[in-house]
Amino acid sequence: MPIITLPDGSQRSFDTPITVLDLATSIGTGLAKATLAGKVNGNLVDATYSIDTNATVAIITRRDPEALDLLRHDAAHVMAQAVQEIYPDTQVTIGPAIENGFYYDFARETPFTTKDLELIESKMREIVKRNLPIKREIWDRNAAKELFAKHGEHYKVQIIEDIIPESEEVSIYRQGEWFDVCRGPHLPNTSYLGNGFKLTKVAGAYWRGDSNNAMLQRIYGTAWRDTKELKTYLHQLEEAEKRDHRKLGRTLDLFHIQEEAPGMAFWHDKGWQIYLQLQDYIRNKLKKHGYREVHTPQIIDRTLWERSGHWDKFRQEMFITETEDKIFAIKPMNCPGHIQIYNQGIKSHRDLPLRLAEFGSCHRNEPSGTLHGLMRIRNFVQDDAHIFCTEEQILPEVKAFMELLFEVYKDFGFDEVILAFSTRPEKRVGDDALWDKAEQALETALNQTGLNWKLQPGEGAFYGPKIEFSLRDCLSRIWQLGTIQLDFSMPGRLGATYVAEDNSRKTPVMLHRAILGSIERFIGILIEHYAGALPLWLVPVQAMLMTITNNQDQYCQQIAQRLTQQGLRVELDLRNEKIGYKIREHSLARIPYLLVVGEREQANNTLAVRTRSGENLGTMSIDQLLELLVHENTARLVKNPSYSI
RNA sequence: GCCGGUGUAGCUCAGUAGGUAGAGCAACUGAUUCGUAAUCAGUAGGUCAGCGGUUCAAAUCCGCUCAUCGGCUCCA
Repeated sequence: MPIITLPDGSQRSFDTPITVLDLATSIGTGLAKATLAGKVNGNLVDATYSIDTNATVAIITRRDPEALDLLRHDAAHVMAQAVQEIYPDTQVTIGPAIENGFYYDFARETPFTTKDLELIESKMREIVKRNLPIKREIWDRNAAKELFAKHGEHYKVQIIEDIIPESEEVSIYRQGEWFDVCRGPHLPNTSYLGNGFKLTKVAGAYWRGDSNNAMLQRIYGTAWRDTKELKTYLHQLEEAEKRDHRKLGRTLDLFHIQEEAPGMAFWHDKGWQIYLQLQDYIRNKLKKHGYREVHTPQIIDRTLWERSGHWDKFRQEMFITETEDKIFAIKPMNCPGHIQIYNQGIKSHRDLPLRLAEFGSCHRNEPSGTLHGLMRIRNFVQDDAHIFCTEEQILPEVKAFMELLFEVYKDFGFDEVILAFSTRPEKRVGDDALWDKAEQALETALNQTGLNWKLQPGEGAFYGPKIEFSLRDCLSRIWQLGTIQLDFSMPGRLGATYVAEDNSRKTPVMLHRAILGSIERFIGILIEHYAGALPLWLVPVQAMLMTITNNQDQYCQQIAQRLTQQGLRVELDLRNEKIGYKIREHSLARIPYLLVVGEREQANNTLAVRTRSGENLGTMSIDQLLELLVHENTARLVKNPSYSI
């Protein structure tokens, strides 16, 4: 009967169908004990799964990467059981494993509190100790619906009706008295979950992710192989919180946000220095790559927004201002303005591609619940540009853009860029031939990067497909920075045309694109990526000159002048404080170079150089220091982002 | 916008039957002139987010509003 091929290539044959667990036993009792599940021909299955045909099989133990998902999914089930034992009036809905943990959504009138979490968690530990075997049962669809209806689990009935495809069998997993409809697989026994889990937070979540539906109570948890792994993870979280740009923004005196202007940053001089540096950098990049910088009005009459289609769709998210009889919108984006510039005079195909860039300040009235430091803000400036081109120019323009984008990201030391490709939605403008061409162009460009990218079918805008380039913040949340979006709609709506080779009037294609995205968000990501210890060329104060005693004041001032003349941003600390105190303070302020001047240095015309991370570079002449700093500054060197104290 | 948490000095946080606020750091003043991550002493600093209510009395109890944090939805 079944011949089973194991991962090492060895084969075993059996006379009768054999379960994963029995297979493991035949290899060794130790392995049998460690068996969590199996992988049969690449599909994860329960340990009790019976193999009746030839197959490639791997035994999954705690050490396998798949184990974590199993543990986490089980943790969700055990949590649901615990919740229903403590609060019988609660209905269960769904509870998947997620990155680093799991959650379960419950339907219950009273929201859970933090205290409830402790209760639930200890009940979970009790259930783990109960050592309950987890068993899979196959049910008839209608019988399963009746079962859950009888128990008042109306959400589960809906899941069986709407979510589980007709082609799939309905499986129910049982642990003790408790059961749940679930695809599985699961661990053999609740005790296999162990102790490496913790409930972390409660939150609201809409049923089936739709804001028109009821709000459920979601409990999040994290789960690991053992308590040691759990502890490591929790420690990492604590460390990550120290990098939070909102916290560092305050302690490093970069910016603040206050009640009277929610979602809008007050940039302090130090933060603004970073802002300007960044803008200067990208402005020069764009110029070199054939972009022309323009500037359009901050407020524009609503009629233009009506024509562009924004008024219909985004009226609620636009700030408006009125004067006399007119209503103006404070611009939420630059593109309609750029089309106005494009429309001045007659454009020929010879003018294309035309790339218009603008660092325009945009305002969007983002819903209050979505604001998040600099990452999601109501007033921002993008490194925005619009490329007007012919259909034939789409591919070369997209390619050139992607090259430029990765060149820029490399300059900042970002290597883990997340790429997502969103294709045509159901409701769209433009004919399919055009979409074919556009999607093909984006996909070709994507494949040429050699990087992985995620397809998001149907997620494109109604006016065209798009690629998004995202990075993670210190807590692993994903934020979009760059994007390139094709637009088949707006140029037509706003009357943009060009004269083609055959003398006919055609509508150009417009590409919306940004690399940094909003400068605000980009700075937020930078701060978290570098834990505030930004590369030399971006940092507000590049070097701090400090004296041992007041006798070196004059000498120090002379050095500062020389460094400043070379374009370096240098400050003096002549305070009557001990050198240890000064070093601590400026190290905490993440100033890259700490320059100490005492009697010895003054006598020899030198400085003692130390970095913010505590590295002692020894004593050097001012020329040597200048060479070091000027090179690092003008070459925009990026160093290892590790910073610790 | 929705669900839940939080809001006390510049920052981080105490404040326990309701009886008109406290620490550390920072700031300021003075002393100390010192060699690589915190020198000592003193001083000052608060409409307890805002508005309203209960009470002889509210940071504390109740209501509303705002902001903020964590999720969800949304993101041109």
